[in-house]
Amino acid sequence: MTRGRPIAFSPDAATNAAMQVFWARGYESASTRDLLEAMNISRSSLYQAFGNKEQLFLETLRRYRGNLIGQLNRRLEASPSAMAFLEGLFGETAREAGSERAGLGCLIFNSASELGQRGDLAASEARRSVEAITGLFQEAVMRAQAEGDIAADRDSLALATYLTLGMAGLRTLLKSGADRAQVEAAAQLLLDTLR
Amino acid sequence: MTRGRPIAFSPDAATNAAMQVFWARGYESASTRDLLEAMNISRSSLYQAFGNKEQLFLETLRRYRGNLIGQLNRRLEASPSAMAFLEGLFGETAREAGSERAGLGCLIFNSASELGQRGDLAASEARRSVEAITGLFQEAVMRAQAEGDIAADRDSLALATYLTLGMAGLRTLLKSGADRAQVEAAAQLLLDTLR
DNA sequence: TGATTTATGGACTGATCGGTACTAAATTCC
DNA sequence: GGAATTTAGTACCGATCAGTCCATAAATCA
Repeated sequence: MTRGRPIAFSPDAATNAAMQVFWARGYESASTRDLLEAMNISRSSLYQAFGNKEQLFLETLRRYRGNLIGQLNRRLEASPSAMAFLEGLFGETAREAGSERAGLGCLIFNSASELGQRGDLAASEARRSVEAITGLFQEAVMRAQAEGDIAADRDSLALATYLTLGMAGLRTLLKSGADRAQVEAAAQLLLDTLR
Repeated sequence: MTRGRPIAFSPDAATNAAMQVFWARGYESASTRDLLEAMNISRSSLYQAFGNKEQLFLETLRRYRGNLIGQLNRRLEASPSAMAFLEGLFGETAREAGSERAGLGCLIFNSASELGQRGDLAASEARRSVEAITGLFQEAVMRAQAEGDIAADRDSLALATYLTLGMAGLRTLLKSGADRAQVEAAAQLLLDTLR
């Protein structure tokens, strides 16, 4: 049996709460006070359980990545076609234009933009997360090629990088409050390239 | 004649120095000490000449936008064709991959990403700057249509929004340290859509 | 029950934040 | 040469930053 006073909070729920804070405010602007309040734990518990702010951030970013990639993978598998999956994903994202959700962006692209040029762990974790998105897109592209929706002789990695670029750009447009109709039209143009 | 002690620094040069700081570090992470050191002026001079940190940022962002749009306009005018201008612009940007310059990104897209969802002046100035980029792209698209490189019946604003999305995504890819060959291939795919 | 172990609450730390206040310096006008 | 005016230097302000420390609480084990 484990000895000592038992932990009084769910590390899982606390990590999720921290994720929301980093997502909405960014890494540097998220203060430890913001985090403590959202996680509803004491300062000593945070440092005891997570080490420090950077490690907590790494934990939340890895979880976000795991959640996102897992969810997208399931959705891809459940889709009638990989092309339908991509159309659904980009279409839905574009339709967020003007909503409160649009302002949040994606934690991965937010982090890549904020931390990209730093040489630390957080930066490389952001990089890996972007690569994970490209990896998922490549799977989708290859399946779309197998299904005959994309020509088999096209470079799947180049197309996947193009889709990552597209999603990152889409997220930036949404953050800058772009008009919904224009964003939807631009997303449509993005997907037309695949055909 | 103006009375009193004359200013001992060039507001122009100081603004440029501040721009570099905001560009490299972002708005929130750029401390007034960073700014003072780069601008090589005293604290009182900063507040006397620029008001406060936010106003200084607005000044630098407006200048960056003016410089960028002006330079791109001149380059567009000097280009043999609008399509060649776009190809040159996206090609050159993609070729930055891996360089130190790539980590900096673009002050406008950096600001849109960092400040997008805030409701203040800085956020709306970032928004206007993104719109200015779209405006420039629309001019290029319309000229390319007049020159027969883009079908005249296509929606120039939608294409321009698509190009803004593309440049924003390209900048994010560069920041995340993406492989140069892949970035170049993705940029090529972006431009293929126009034809 | 009492020794041991772990978690919690929160006071505290030194550093840094953006911004202000006040004095000294440098100029023009009379 | 003052008087007036503007800039420059810097000490200082309260607030906040990430992180530490320590007394206390809550559990297990003997």
